[in-house]
Amino acid sequence: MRNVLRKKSGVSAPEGGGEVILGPGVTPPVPKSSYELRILQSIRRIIRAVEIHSHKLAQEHEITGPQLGCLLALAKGGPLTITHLARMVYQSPSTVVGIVDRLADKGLAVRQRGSKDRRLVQVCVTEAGEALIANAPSPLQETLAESLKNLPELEQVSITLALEKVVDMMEARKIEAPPVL
Amino acid sequence: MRNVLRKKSGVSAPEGGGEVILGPGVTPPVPKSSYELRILQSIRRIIRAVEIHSHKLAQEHEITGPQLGCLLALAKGGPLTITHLARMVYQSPSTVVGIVDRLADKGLAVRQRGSKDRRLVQVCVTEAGEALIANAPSPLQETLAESLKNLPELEQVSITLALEKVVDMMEARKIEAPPVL
DNA sequence: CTCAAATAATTCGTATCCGAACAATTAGAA
DNA sequence: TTCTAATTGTTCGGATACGAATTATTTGAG
Repeated sequence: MRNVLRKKSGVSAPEGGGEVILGPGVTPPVPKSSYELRILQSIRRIIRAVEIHSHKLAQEHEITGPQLGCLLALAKGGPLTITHLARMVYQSPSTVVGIVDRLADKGLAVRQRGSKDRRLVQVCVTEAGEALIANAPSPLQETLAESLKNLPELEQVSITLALEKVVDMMEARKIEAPPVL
Repeated sequence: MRNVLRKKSGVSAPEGGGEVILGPGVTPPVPKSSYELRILQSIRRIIRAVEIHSHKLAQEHEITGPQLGCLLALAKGGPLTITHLARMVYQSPSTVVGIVDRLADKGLAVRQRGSKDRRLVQVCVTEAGEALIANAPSPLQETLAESLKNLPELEQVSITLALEKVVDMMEARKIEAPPVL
């Protein structure tokens, strides 16, 4: 049930409308640097687009985006350990475990304990997995891939570099300032 | 237990190599446009950075990224319905319901049934919520915000436009080709 | 007026995601 | 050799995140 509403109902609707008129005291937004805001918003929209695409993939191809990503990494990089695979797809090992589970359930990949070091687990693609890859869609929106190709190369470069710059800034460790001298 | 390994062990590694030889019908690797690959990778890394940042937020400020995002949208846009809020933060209504649940559990926001149209639910920020916002961190990496500010404006513009271009390409509807007869 | 269609929020099922904690195994120091 | 430390994979808990189905409510056609 979740007892929607009902408690804390002490706050009654002040006035009737569905339309909300902003009150006076609302802080003037101060759009940060404006660029920051637009970048934040773009990132959120990109994340959403990726997830929606993944859901469509799941419906049409029996595989999700992250699963396809791992499968492709395995196909390209040969048998990989969980940790190594996680590093390839930029995800936490604990996340990859679940993805490999589902890949294995579907018979697209298999696990093999290392014979030398029994802690290691080698994951590799099965024939079914390679068959799926053969006529699988792009892990990214087709529309993005197409639109990108139709752009002048100069702009492709520009976009690529801009994204990588954002990555650098986001992943930058905030360790500095030890001596401060 | 999850019976790790052990079943389906019939598929033994065919040969030692990590290199995978593609079959005949398989499209030659063609590293896509290379740019596409780099963009895909950057996007994945950005998503991961956002998630890691959200976890840190949760530890240090008792609020996650998506929750903070919704709270800020509510503070800026006044009381909003679930659907409207979802549209503001670019998320599905079903997702926003859960986020508002947690926001309400923490006393940072409240729900109010519309008095006119009882289907509507107005969500608004409590005083505690506004207090949190007052000295809350950025929903995005501090390091990104700082690094961005230290960039020449020309580059800020370039990055902003590049990201928005990517969004456009990803969100582009693939509707055309209706008759095809 | 009456009932079907439309709308809003919610629930449900599934899949990501992460860090922390844990078990198994190996390597290295005493 | 023995026991501790490190490494690897896994599990666990919590939070997103989506679409599909459900419920409550309103609107509109007949």
